[in-house]
Amino acid sequence: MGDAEGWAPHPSVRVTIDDVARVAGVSRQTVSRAMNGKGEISAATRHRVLATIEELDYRPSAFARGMRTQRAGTLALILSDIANPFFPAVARGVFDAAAGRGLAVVVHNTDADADAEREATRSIVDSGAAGAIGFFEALDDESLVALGRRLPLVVADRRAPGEGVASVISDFAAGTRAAVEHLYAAGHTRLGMLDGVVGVDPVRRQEFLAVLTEHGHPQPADHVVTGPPTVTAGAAAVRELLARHPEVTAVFAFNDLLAIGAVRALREAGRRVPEDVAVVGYDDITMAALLDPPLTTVHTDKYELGRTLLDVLARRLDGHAAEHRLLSPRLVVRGSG
Amino acid sequence: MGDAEGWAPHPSVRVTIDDVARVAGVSRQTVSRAMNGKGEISAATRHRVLATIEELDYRPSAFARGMRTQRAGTLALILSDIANPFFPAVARGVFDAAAGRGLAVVVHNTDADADAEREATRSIVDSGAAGAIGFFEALDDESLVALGRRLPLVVADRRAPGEGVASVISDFAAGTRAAVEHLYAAGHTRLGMLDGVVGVDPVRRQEFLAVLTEHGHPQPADHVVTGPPTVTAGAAAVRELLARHPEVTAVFAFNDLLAIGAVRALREAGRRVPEDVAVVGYDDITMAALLDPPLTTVHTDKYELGRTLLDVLARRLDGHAAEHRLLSPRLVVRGSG
DNA sequence: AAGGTTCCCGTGAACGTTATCGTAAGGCGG
DNA sequence: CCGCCTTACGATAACGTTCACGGGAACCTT
Repeated sequence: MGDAEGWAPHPSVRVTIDDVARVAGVSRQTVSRAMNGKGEISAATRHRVLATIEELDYRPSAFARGMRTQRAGTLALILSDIANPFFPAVARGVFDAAAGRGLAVVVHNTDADADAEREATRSIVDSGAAGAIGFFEALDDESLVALGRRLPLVVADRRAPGEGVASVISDFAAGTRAAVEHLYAAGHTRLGMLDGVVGVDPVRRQEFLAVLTEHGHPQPADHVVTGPPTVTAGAAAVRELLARHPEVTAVFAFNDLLAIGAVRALREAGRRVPEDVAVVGYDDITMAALLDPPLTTVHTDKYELGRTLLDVLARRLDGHAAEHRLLSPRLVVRGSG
Repeated sequence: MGDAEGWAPHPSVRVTIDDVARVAGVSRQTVSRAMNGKGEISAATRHRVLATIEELDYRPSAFARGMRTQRAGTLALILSDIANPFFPAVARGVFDAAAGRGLAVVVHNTDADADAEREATRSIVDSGAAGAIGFFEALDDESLVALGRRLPLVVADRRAPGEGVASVISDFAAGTRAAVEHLYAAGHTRLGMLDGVVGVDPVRRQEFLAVLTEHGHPQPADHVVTGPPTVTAGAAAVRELLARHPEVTAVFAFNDLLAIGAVRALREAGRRVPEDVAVVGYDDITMAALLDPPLTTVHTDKYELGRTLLDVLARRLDGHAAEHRLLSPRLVVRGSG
């Protein structure tokens, strides 16, 4: 029948550091030393203490420890939308690497909203997280530097906002260049782009326009249509693009979701892909290879990104300076363009 | 140049409950009362204290609070693989509902491994989480009941393991029945199934066999091929199935990933889908509708599942008895079968 | 052999909050 | 006007860990 009187934890007795000390015949400070490897302690007593810890199944209180150290064994992962297929793969990499170091990961979903991102940072600081990994898409650099002063911080796919903040970035310029050059090599001269919402990462758009200019095809800004990074937005964006410039024969998209929406909308509009209009996406999410036609896209190793993010954070936790790493994407040519 | 001497937090002074008490001209106990709404306090002083809290931007220490209450403002979400497209949508629902209640969510990725699930439960108990939501696929009922005695627990897509543990389950029997009956209605009589790894949830397989029996087609167990829930495993499984039973004209899969792999392998084997072999999946992950042919599948509202899980957990936290909810899926007929 | 080092280890205090108990002030019936 | 109950608040004591000291024993050093 359950307990209608509310949930009451069982009265289980907690085994504390003092219990271990008593059984091992030492002081609690010595137990602390044995656990944390700090301070001087003889190998003999350390082993003895560790044995009693095992024996009593002693588990230090995260609260009490955090109270002294002001730091928990947990870290934060900030991202805009876990339902966006790009992020789960990254998160998986972070989780796996974190588990290897005994760290728990709390995930904050922000929808790329500035207030949500700010609230997440507050929550993280309050929680005393050991560190944070963030895909910040709306917050200003100043706030990030401030956060970086409170705890080790690594920003992902965003240039380092200032001193002390590490970063791991996929080389969007190189990836974009590879994609657009590929379209030119295939004979296309009228290109359009479906960009993500104008935010802190204008690299793809900038590089797209730069390559166009190099090929002697400077195009007005309205060859770039903007929308949120979703399939439906991609469909709408490509319709908008075709309405403005029916002569376009190739489309480069900010990410695969936009590209997928574009392919669908193009077909509904009676254009064949890739015969009439070529489409190239970005990210190479899992479904890209499974579609018909399979999507030509810029592959980024998302799992590796996740692992790298945690690696950089871990090194920072270990006292190293803030690093900045660049990951290289590669174009994967499939059927769509 | 960064701080090579290791990461040192800024010396920022923390504003404590005593600071608030002093400024407001009350004792810290009164401040505590004003915050938590417990104990007797006059409306006037409560407002005064709350105002000072706001003014000083006081944020109670989660560690100190947890030390007293043995409970943190965080909850755990245990799942097997965040990279499996089924889970991100659920997670999103959990996150959104949790954010509405000011709870942080720490995610544990287990790969459906018993040891990993056990380790996750240990971590959760140690962290003093307020509650937990879990897709447990390997852990025994006894362990779950034990966990449920330490904190409010809701199991997902698994029958309640015992007293005190809440559950939210998608009605797999109904969904499976709808799918298989649909295949019969389309004229198929030789059916095979691609099952997930044999684990704690045999419902889909059982119901599949039950429907077959009702139609007078009891089939030997080797019409069911088992594999992990991935695309590649689906391809391998359907090849195995065809090797055993070339006469099969319809395949029901444990989930969409298996179904997608099956479709690809069938085509590579020269069979048309759905003309030669019909394929029906389960879950209706996002990509199901985008494939060619679009996948016929059993739709479950994953986001709603996430929200419901958190709702049930929250009610448990508020002192209600453990609930058990059943969510109804619905068949979505598309091109694959 | 006396004094200085080094190596271990223990003692007391502090981190910031909530639970328990105590108590003063006010209201009310007698 | 006195005892009693209620209401509102304060004082004290934990919760379990680590940090800053300090001290004793063993080992050198001269």
